[in-house]
Amino acid sequence: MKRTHNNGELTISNINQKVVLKGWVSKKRDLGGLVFIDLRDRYGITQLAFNPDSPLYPKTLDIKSEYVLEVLGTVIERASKNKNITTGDIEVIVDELTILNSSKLTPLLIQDDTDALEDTRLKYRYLDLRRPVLQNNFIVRHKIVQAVREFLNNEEFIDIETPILTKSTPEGARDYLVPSRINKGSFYALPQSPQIFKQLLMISGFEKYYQIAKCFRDEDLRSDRQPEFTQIDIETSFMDQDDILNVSERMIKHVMKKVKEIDLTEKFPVITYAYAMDKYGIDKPDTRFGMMLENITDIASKTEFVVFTNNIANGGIVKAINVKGGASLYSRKKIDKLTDFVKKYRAKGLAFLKYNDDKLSGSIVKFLNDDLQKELVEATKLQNNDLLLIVSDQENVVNQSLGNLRNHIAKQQQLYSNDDYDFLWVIDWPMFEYKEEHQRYFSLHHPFTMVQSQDVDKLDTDPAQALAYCYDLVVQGQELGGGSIRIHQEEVQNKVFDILGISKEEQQAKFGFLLDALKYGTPPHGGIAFGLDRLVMLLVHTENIRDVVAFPKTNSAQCLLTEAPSFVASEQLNELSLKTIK
RNA sequence: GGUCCUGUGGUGUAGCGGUUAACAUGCCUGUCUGUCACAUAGGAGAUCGCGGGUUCGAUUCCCGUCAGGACCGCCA
Repeated sequence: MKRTHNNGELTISNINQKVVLKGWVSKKRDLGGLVFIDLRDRYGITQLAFNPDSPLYPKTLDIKSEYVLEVLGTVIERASKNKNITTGDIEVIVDELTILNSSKLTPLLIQDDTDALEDTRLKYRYLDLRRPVLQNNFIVRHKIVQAVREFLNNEEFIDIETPILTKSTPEGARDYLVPSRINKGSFYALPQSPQIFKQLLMISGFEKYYQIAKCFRDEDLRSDRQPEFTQIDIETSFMDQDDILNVSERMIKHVMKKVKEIDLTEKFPVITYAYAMDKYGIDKPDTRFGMMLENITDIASKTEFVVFTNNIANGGIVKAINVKGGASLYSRKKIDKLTDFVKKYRAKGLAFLKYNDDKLSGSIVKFLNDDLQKELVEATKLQNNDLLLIVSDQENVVNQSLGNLRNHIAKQQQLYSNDDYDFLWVIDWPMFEYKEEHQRYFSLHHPFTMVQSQDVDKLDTDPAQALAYCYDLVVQGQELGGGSIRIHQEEVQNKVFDILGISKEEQQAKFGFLLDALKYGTPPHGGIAFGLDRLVMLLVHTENIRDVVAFPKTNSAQCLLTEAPSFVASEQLNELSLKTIK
């Protein structure tokens, strides 16, 4: 029999129709002769009813949870309706019943609010994925991808696949390597992103490229990070930074409209990297709430507090955040917890001041004379019952610890809503950062990023001060995407490699093909990539990437379902000329 | 590489230096004609992750190990 309807669509308008339904037994309720079965498929649940005089009643005794059924029946109006589901006004009186398959007892309950732990869920992921909440996540994921494709296709972008077996690149994340059987001792690398290939496609003249691209990075996992993930990868020729921001912004708005029916009419705000670091301490600020960082180095330098003055003398800074109403909310014990929190980011301590009855109190107040107290209260806009949290250290430590503390406190106090989509652009990133421990420059974005035209000379004089045509899209404190205008001149690319300390030989070995390609009429080009997984997380309101990846890996990069990675037979290793040690 | 949390019937939790190892749910059996977390009566089901130590005695305390999770480093 062919299915006539799904389990989420029958309503009062279908009454008296003969229907064929298929699906899984979500629940059976046997009232003693009168039997109800909730039949579930990906669309919803329809209640099947068996009257006590039905000849099928004995057959229902065999039916258990997760059995697969096919039924032919008649839609009738329910005697007692269920307002909680769309099909709650009707039920199906069954005339014919086929058990298509039975099911063992499932190790986890197929319910939205299953309480099974992560390892059980991952081992039986195919059952976990039967849960309607998870199914919805993947339906949303699908809708997002369709909306993206629809938009980009309309804008004349072309979808082109790039290799998965490709070349290992220096810099960046650790590569996943794949041994070559035919070329013994050689390895492919799985792409960390299609970066170089999409630039080559611009040189080829495709002008507008996109790809929903799998990317691989062999680094440790986090709740928002998997070793393989998906990017919406875009590259264009002849477009400048403003053009790319514009088309990206329209794409995101299209997705929000199509998937969530949200009209984002305002232009996304644009802030500079320098402003983000100064006011939020972080390059991906959450702008749904205030509590911005205030630089109070000047005031701190005038205090008697040696921790401040010593740090400042050593080139450090002092910043503070004002936690509104925090004086009564944060006891000494809770502030100690916050101190532990900032210590993770290498801050040595967290000073605090409370403001009550127009007076400051707290351990460091004795180091501040009346004038300084007044100055501080004004600078940080303290009002009664506010709590001021202060970190003094080297600039990067202050920013990192206070920036994360700001997010931490906002989460604790629920200062934001997940339905508030505060998209913004962060632009004007530096080309490089100097890492003391390695005694050299590193690309902040990647080595193919174009220097801003007014800063070209700084590549020779002061690379650290050179800004890049580089941009990130940020929402709710998450980096959703990022990109740059690329270098299209060989001389500039050479110069950047030089600054990064990549030798001529290495340049030739690793990127010779790109440097060669740049010689053949490379158009000005640039692009952007969005994290698809993060976009889905944003729209289904989850903080865990495993909720939006069908078959995710555990913290230790294993798949509990397939038990990958696994050992292989020695013949397989021999074929690859590989030997494992220990 | 490091820090922290967790590991107890199928599932999720509670608990404690000596217990008949508790609760919920699921499962099984009976009763039940309007349920939708059906109700109700009964029942089965656990060498308390693994190894070692302390102790008269360890599921409980300690060490190690394995597994899961969160985080720091890392992630151009």
